[in-house]
Amino acid sequence: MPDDDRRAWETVLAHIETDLLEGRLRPGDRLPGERALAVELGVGRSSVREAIRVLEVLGLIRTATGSGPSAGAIIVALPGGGMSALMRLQMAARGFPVADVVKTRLVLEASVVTELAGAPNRPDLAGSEALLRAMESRELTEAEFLALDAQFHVSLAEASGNQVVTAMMAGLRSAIEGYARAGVPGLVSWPATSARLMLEHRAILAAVASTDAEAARLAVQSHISGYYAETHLT
Amino acid sequence: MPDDDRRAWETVLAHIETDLLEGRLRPGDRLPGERALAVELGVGRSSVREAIRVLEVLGLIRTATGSGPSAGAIIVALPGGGMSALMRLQMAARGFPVADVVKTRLVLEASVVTELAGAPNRPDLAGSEALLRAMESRELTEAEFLALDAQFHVSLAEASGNQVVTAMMAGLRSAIEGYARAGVPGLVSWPATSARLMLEHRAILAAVASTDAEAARLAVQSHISGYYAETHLT
DNA sequence: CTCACTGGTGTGGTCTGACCACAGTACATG
DNA sequence: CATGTACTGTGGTCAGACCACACCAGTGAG
Repeated sequence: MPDDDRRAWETVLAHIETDLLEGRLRPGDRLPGERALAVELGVGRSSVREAIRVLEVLGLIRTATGSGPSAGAIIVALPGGGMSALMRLQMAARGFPVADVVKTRLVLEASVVTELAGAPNRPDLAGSEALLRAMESRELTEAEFLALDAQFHVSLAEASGNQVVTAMMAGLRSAIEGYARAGVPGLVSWPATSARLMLEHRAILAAVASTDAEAARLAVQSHISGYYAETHLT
Repeated sequence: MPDDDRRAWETVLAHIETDLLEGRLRPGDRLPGERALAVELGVGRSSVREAIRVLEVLGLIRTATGSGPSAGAIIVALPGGGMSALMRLQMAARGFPVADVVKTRLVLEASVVTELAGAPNRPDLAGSEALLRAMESRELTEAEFLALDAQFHVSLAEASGNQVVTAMMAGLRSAIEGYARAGVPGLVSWPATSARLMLEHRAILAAVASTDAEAARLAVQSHISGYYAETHLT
């Protein structure tokens, strides 16, 4: 076996990936128990656990204790799961400059709203609507407001149906929240800014609803870069 | 301590993330040893190892055995590291449809070449050039050719300087290679297709070099969607 | 007969202790 | 002064032991 040149947990990961690729494991299935997997692959249980942990953080599986059909490690493959942790930690380690995050948002979100506006079937924007109402109806702290704001942008990506873009936006979300919150002290007036943000959100939705792709694109781009410019973040 | 409601490895991860955010840890630094970290946080060494493993797969650290300054867990924060593993496994678990990957490529790469063409300083495309030469100079298998092809597209993102987009493209790379290779049997003629692909690559670079952003955008989009259409992949 | 309880069983979660291979370093030795 | 060897500390791995948990089957009382 060529397993000896890899680290033990890598052989476990590779084995599971192979099972996934060849259809022996599909979403909804349960992984063998940690002890069984360890015996099967000839490694220690701790090595199996390290691989399991990686899969869990990457959003591929969900683990639960106890017994019965819902216990154990279940393949879920939820798209945004791992991307979120990844972006969050990369930002923490200064791997990703804020300016690049903003630029990437501009590109991704412009494409999202363009597609939404041009969609043949009216996309379901109920989730996005609900978030806007939540932002408008209550007195929120800045952090709460910005959290909903970021979630609104992710919800647009979800509505577009593109799972890759959705995962990327979900990953970007915490990074977005982070810089948005860091920029609040640089604002002239938070009440004024938040009021403007809410109007801009409405404008974006309205443009999408009226299938005006170009207006939607411009609205979302000025929304994003406007706030970024206003916060004077480096 | 509120650590008790989380799993032990999560407290380790959170602790390291906090140190990262507050500047106590920066790229290039070494993490405390696994044993020391375990004692400090009041958890077992195996829990520390699970957190370390996650950080390693996410591309945040690099581990090495032995002793001396280069041993241990060192913070590297290499951008594309984790994204690659993430996309690869998500694709394996059928979390990401091929069509969505293609659409995302269209968006990201169009933005990349547009920015390259419009850059004030002539971007450094030597790496991309070298890849093209490698593709043209030798007799390559289909898999080798497509691997270089995918790498070429990543190199364009690198040249653009946007680290977030670069990481995303690096993550998409293996997914791209995968569907590109899977589509080869559906082609009418591989020699004809590969010849066309090489011409299109040259056209993209030429458009960028002549700072014709619109031409570059169209060239890259037709390049990507053309091949995808030709392979008849679902 | 029905229902509550209670043990059994198998799951992930964690800790401990032990050993290995490795690489740098300090020290003894020529 | 040069060389080599033992030491030390690192990650990598394994084995075994517990725990908490959740389901499930039996068993008891009503």
